Amino acid sequence: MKIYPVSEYALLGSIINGATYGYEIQRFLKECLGSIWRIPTSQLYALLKKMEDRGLVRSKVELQDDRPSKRVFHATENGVAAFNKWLITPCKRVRDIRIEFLAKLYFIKSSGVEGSGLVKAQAGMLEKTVSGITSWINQDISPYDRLAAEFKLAMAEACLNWLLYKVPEFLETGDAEKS
Amino acid sequence: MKIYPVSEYALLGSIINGATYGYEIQRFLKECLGSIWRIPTSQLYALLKKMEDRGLVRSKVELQDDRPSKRVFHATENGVAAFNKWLITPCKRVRDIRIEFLAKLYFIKSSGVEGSGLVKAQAGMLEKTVSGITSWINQDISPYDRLAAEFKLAMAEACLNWLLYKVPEFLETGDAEKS
DNA sequence: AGAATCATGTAAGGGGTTACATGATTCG
DNA sequence: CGAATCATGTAACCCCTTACATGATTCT
Repeated sequence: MKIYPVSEYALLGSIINGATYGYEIQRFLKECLGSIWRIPTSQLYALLKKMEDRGLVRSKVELQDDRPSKRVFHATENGVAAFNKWLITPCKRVRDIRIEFLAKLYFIKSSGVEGSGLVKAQAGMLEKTVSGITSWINQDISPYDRLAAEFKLAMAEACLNWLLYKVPEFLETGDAEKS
Repeated sequence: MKIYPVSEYALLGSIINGATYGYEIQRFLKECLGSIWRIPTSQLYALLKKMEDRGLVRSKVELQDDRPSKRVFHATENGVAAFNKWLITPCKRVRDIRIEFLAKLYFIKSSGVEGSGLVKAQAGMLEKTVSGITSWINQDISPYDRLAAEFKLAMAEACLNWLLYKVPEFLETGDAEKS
């Protein structure tokens, strides 16, 4: 299955979670994922259009008496399938944890899906990264390559630590809403 | 002074360090910064052109008897000034450490410039980040915002730790060449 | 009456990736 | 003779950012 940019999954997730049109999706994302990711209005509408071209969502314009008319979206079967697959797939690169993995966690929590599979898979990826870098460091490399490798190692280990200690704690708490 | 993309500083640094034309610059970057950053050929030539438009470098074509002619670059005064300023300026965001800060370190080491100023400044930035996140965490925020903040905190702390323990060690060693 | 909210977009540009294109020389 | 190296690019596309554009309604 094709891989889309993270932003599209975030929009898709918002729509699946009940946001129906541009303005509402944006409000939803700001409230829920605002601390990790912001989408400008211009990009929002451009992405929604692209997602419709890709068959992830469909839309129709809905007239309103008292307010501007709005374009209402719903996810297609393809869209739902792509989203669900994305949701349980770990990120490939350490640097994708910051936004993409955190976004997955949000949607996992809010939809009540079991998250331990994703956490385990993501931990596996990070452990593989750690051991790869470790064996690289043990070779005869330049001081600069070593410094760079030590940086990557430090990041991967810190991620792993957070993943194993903070994430399960989060997944076990009652809800994901603002207190 | 205007801020340019990291890639341009890397090319500028290569030119200042003695690489004179596209192909040579690419080879230099691959050998030296290959472990943190790769530039495709197409982007290389596009960037060199853009840098010439911006007045950071100037070039002329040099004919060769036995080989294809090459376009030889040299940094302008503006270019050198921009590079030197960049070199001692810490990165603004934690995520820029991975490539941009490591690139600065390479050039600092290879040119024999004192690096402790940059390290101190970068540590200051990271400490500010850490204390900002810490005070944010201590407020009444949602579990999700807390999880995200804890992630950022873990990254910033790991960076800081690497910066204070591994980087000075690197700067003190003899050279930056492959062993 | 003016500010915020509701609701939608377009246009231009920046930086990067992928794929394509060319042609000589040197090495095995 | 074919592969690697030397040397230069173009074209198309992707995602994102910044700026601009419009117009009604509701709240203070």
